[in-house]
Amino acid sequence: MRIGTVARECGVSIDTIRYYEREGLLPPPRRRPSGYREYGEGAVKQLRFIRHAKELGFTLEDIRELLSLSSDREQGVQGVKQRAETRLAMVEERMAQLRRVRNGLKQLIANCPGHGPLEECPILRALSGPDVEKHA
Amino acid sequence: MRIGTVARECGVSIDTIRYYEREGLLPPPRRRPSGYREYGEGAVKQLRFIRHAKELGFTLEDIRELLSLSSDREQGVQGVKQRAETRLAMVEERMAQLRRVRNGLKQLIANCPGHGPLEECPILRALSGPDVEKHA
DNA sequence: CTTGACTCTTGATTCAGGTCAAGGGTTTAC
DNA sequence: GTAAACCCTTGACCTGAATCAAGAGTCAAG
Repeated sequence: MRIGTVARECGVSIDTIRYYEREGLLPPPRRRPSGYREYGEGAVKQLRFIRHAKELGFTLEDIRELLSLSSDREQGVQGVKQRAETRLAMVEERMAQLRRVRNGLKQLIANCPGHGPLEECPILRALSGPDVEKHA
Repeated sequence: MRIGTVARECGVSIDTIRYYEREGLLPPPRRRPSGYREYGEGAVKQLRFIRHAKELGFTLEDIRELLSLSSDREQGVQGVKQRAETRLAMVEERMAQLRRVRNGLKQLIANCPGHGPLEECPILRALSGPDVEKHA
């Protein structure tokens, strides 16, 4: 398979594939005499791995780690599970943050009449005020 | 007040203040004969406004808009409320995304024994597999 | 008067994760 | 046999929000 086929198959761009290779996320493939990259099924699998992991919020750095763990017969499974747990914790923290932000916005919106003098706009007033105290 | 004082007062760096000025988020302040920037209370307020808005997930671009609305006697209050609503919708969408990601991770983790042969690690298998179907 | 802390400007650099362009060689279909 | 579509490399550029560096001027304390 040439690079374009792999790209279409995996839903990424050709440039992205070459970028991942440079970054060590994909092993350098065999080359044809012309210099063209020649990929097998393994590359497609690995690329899909990367894509899925990215969808789950792993960074490319994380993914490099997952990939090296996935061939580590000693620590592999444990390591992978741990990474997933760490990532889960990060996702949950981010969600909690967003919940706070959402609540803040909701309050502002609820209190705003949507008309009247600017001085009384609770959104502007809240934003201009001194430090907002944090609330869970 | 000189720039360093304002920076400390508002919890941002000096560079950030100058950056905001360049970006049109803070009006250029008066200057001393030496060229030093001289700020009043208004600047502190506005800087706090920016910081709070950033905490609520507004981009600097959004904030530029909010600031111009906040002195628009005609459309101000409505405009501000609308922006807040738009931002709220974006926050909620992002939360929904994260919920999906979280559920995916949770499932993977729940199914992983944490030991045993790599081939059976459900996390690695899931990541390598074909496209994951989306689930709410 | 000097030392250290502060400030000025301009311009470069950082981070992640790519994307794009230029200038060339290769393969495939007709 | 040629045109379209593909691929190669190198290196520059993009976004957003700053941050840093260099080199020079200013201010306050002792």
